[in-house]
Formats: sequence, structure tokens, C-alpha cells
Amino acid sequence: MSTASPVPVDPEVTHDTGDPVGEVLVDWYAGAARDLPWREPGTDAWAVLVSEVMLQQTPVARVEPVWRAWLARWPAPADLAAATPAEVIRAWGKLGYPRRALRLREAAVAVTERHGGVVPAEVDELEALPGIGTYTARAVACFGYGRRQPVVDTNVRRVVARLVHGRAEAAPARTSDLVDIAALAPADDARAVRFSVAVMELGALVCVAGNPRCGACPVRDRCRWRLAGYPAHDGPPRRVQRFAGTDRQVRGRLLDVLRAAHEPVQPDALVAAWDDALQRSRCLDSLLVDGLVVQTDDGRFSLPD
DNA sequence: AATGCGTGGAC
DNA sequence: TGTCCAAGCAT
Repeated sequence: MSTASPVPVDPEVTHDTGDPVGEVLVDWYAGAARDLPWREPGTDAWAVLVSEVMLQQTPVARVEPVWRAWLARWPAPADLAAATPAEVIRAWGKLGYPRRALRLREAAVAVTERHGGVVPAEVDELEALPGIGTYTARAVACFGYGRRQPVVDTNVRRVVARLVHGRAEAAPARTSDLVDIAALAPADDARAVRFSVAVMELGALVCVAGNPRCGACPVRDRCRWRLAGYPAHDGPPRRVQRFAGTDRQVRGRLLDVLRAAHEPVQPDALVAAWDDALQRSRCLDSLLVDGLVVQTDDGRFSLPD
């Protein structure tokens, strides 16, 4: 799992001007940013929160249409709070990790009950919401409310690992990540907010995991990884999670059947989803525990209404 | 703290 | 084809 060789540096692209890294990245972002719907002016904190939850471990292209439909249907937290779990699980579609859909609904309930239907702007209040952790809380405060906040996701950790620490890959998330990135942020608050999204964008478009495009990087001339000659990752290789044949696949298949059915289904109807009875049963149990599935009095299964 | 949790595009 | 990867969180 070695990192592919970076693209050779294009000598025509910008040189180190001596400007602080944070300022350079904000200026780069102005010309390089993708035109994503949740970045449009006027996007409120609820819409930002929904986008951030959907984007957890999920590619942008898959999120866009679901995000639009979701906000058209539930434009405010109170709207989603009034929906049933079955409705949100179906609306989640095939984004993956459907427990996120349940937690997003639970977060909407909490916002409605505890915060008068207004998404809180404080990081500690955001972190107290279901499904909202270290990253998402800061992303909502920063991108939804314009607060200066260190925002660290997998892209940012990879950029800091290379640019600052000279390592090929990011270490697991640490609280020191927040300090590292805060040290690079511009002094001006509005630019600090754009800096947070700019670093993520650099990691998503240029300083990518597999085949970094260093020739297009605005800060390559001060990248410690590049200056050190692109040393290979020296830690233990990261294991990619298997999918085929796992409970995750089986759960997905079972939920697929139940999303399509608009009446509770007999246990027999789930055999088509997965033929191994033991694994099917185990996965059904875990879906029941998670609240993604319920069983009727007569033994049939459905999404939770 | 290591693990489980979906899905599908790219190469 | 199989492998890698994509804006994490909860336990």
C-alpha cells in the first residue's frame, strides 16, 4: 500500500513568496474551490449540519442530490424532528451508514427540544448532539456560523502530516491536530474561516491520499514532505476493511429489502437478501438493536414507523 | 483504543 | 478483478 509517486513539480506554477501558509491557501481557495451547493451564500447552519453528517465517510457526488431533496422536505430541524424513522431511512437512500440518518433525526429532536429549533453555535452544545463529534461540531460552528474554529478531518490531517511534519500519511486523530492547524490559521477571523475549508479542499483536490498532485500545490515549496524527498510511510500499514461477505454487506442487503417494502415482510422474504441463515439472523438482530428495523407482533419485519 | 458500521466509483 | 478510498462517530 505504498503511496504512488507524486506528479513532478511544474516549474511554471507559483513559487514560495514568503507569505504565511494560511494566507496562501486562502488565496488559492478563491480560485480553486469547487462550486458545492452547501457553500452558497445564505446556506443556514441546519443545511450545513445536514451536509456535514451526510459527508461523513461519503463522497461529495453521492451527497449532493440527497442533500437537496432532504432540505426541500425538511428545511428546519423541527420538520425533521416530526418525521418518522422509516421516512428518514428511506430518504437517506443508499448513502451508506444509515445509523447516521437515525442520529440526524435524533439531533433534530434535541435541537427542537433543547435549543428552540435553532442549531446551536457553541462547539460543546453541538458535540452533545447525537452523531455530532469533534469534526462535525467544529465544521458547523465554522462553516455554518462563521466562527473561528480549528476544523480537522482526514484531509486536514493528511495535509498537516505532509506539509508540517514531513510524513507521507496522517497519524490517527489527536487533539494536537487542532493545535497544529490553529497555528497556521490567518489572524483575520473571516480569512481563518475560509482557511479551514481551504485546507480541506487542498486535501480533497491536490494533496490527495493516493496520487498527490504536487505540481498543482500552492505551498509545495515549503512542504516538508516534498523537501525531504517524499519519504515513504514508515508506520504499520493500514488495513482496508473488507466488505464482501461481511455483516455490513448483509445489513445493507436486508435494509434494501425493507426500504423497498411498504408493508411488513415475512422472515421468508429476507432469505433472498442473504442465504446464510445464521449470519442473516445475527444481522437482523443487530439492525433491531440499532433501531433501524422493528418486528411486528406477528413476527414480520419493517422499518420503524 | 481498536473495531464495526454502507456504498460505489476509480484505477 | 480486487484494492483503495471518500468532509467520522460511538462504543
